[in-house]
Amino acid sequence: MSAPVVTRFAPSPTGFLHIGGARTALFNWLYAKANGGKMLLRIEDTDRARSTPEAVTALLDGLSWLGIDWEGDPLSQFERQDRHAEIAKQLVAEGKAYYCYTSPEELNAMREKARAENRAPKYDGTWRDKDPSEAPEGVNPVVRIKAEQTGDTLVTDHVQGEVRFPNADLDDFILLRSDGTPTYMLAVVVDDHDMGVTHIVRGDDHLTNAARQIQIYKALGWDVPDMAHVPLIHGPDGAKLSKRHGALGAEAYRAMGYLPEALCNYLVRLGWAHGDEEVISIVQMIEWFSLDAIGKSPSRFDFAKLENLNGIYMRNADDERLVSAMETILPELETQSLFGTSLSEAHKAKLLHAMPGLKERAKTVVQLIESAEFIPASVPLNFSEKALKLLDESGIGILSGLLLELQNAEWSEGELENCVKEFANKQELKLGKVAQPLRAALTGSNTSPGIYDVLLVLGKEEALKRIQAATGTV
RNA sequence: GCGCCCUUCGUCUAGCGGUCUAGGACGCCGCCCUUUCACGGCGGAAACACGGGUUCGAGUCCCGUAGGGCGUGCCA
Repeated sequence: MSAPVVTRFAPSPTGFLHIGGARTALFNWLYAKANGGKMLLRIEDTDRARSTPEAVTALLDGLSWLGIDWEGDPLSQFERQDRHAEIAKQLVAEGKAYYCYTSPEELNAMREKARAENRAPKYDGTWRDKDPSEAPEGVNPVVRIKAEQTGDTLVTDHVQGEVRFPNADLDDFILLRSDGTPTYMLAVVVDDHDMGVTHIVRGDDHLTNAARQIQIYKALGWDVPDMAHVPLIHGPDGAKLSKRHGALGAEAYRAMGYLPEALCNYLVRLGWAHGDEEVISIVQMIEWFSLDAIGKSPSRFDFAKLENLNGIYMRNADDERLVSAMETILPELETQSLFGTSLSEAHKAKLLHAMPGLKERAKTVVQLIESAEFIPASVPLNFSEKALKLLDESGIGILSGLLLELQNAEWSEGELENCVKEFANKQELKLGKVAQPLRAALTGSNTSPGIYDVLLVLGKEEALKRIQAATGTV
């Protein structure tokens, strides 16, 4: 029996939950779930200048929206700095770390010189063996680890395999800054250990750090957790993820009309696959997910595929849920919807009625809103170009005739359909010839649910009013 | 510069030495269904980066080359 799995997601609160972070969180969460373990949340806020409480809120909201939960309260790394300092001092006392009085200026000079000579820019170890009595007056030292100088450090990773780093390239990095605060390198190791983390799943931009951190683990005599460094997500052009490509917060995806489960499904398939499976439910993901199946190559973010997947989830989504999804993003829309910023009870009822037809043809919640806008629209309608074409002379002629029939028709589900079809028959017209201008007159566009649904949703009075307006004004 | 990683259709990927004349999905094109738009169905174009090995046999293993990414902070 191995120890229960503990994973953690450890973002730094310097922005929103971007897409790469979301996937990392998802992988951590899935792995924990798959193994009956738990995922912890740690906020890496040791950089006081760049951390903000707003970012913490955004991070938490993003995770919650995606359906990713964590155990207990999020841990603030900043609040544990006493513990970090204590460990650093312990290491110094044990001779595994030392005080270094080299100034940042000297360090810079050192780096520049090394670069100029084509050597790895690293600290030269001046204070490694110097006696503390030689310390200059009035200078606060940093604490550096006494790292291995020969041999290799082996990182054993579930994704990357066994990766060897020559120790000669890893210098005596800083553990504690001159102001007594811990660096990321120290804080991560101490926190992961204290939190009982068994598996570290993070971006592969941390792979080199893993080698350094292993040095700390060794110095402390602690067990190194299992690691999985997952490849990064790139933009569609293969370069870094840019703002317009997906380096956006989770809430931006919500505002773009994506469903969280669709986004999760899309993200999990970036770098990971289970045979040919494409549409994978959360339950299925948990069952199938494994770290060893994650690929090593970076992947590109593709909105087209996300949108397709989202369409699939939309079609299968519950009608009421979609109505509330519409309502939550109404205030976040780039251009104000005709619905306003919230839905009236009357609109909700009509939406619900039209939803089965509506959701069939929308790929995002935003498209859903757009195609449903015929409901709050009022006469005179704003006709799209395509709609205007349908409302040409013959279109209007047809509508005028149809208007009479509809006035006398019984406004119920089957009857409306019969009425339109009979009219088309009598006029010896193809159904489409009648339905298209009708749709244009009622919705102002050429996209919406079935035409009979539109008639019913609008109701007799409103529908007739719109047809009259169209025949009169165009 | 140095270190590490990556490289199958445009994109996400399957492939764990022979079953690969390389499979699926998105996107694209065509046809069908259809009242529009979608959905759905059918079909099509489209890839093993390059060069050497190893092997009876390589997309699959090894080495180089090229291209890309990450790291190289008293940031995380």
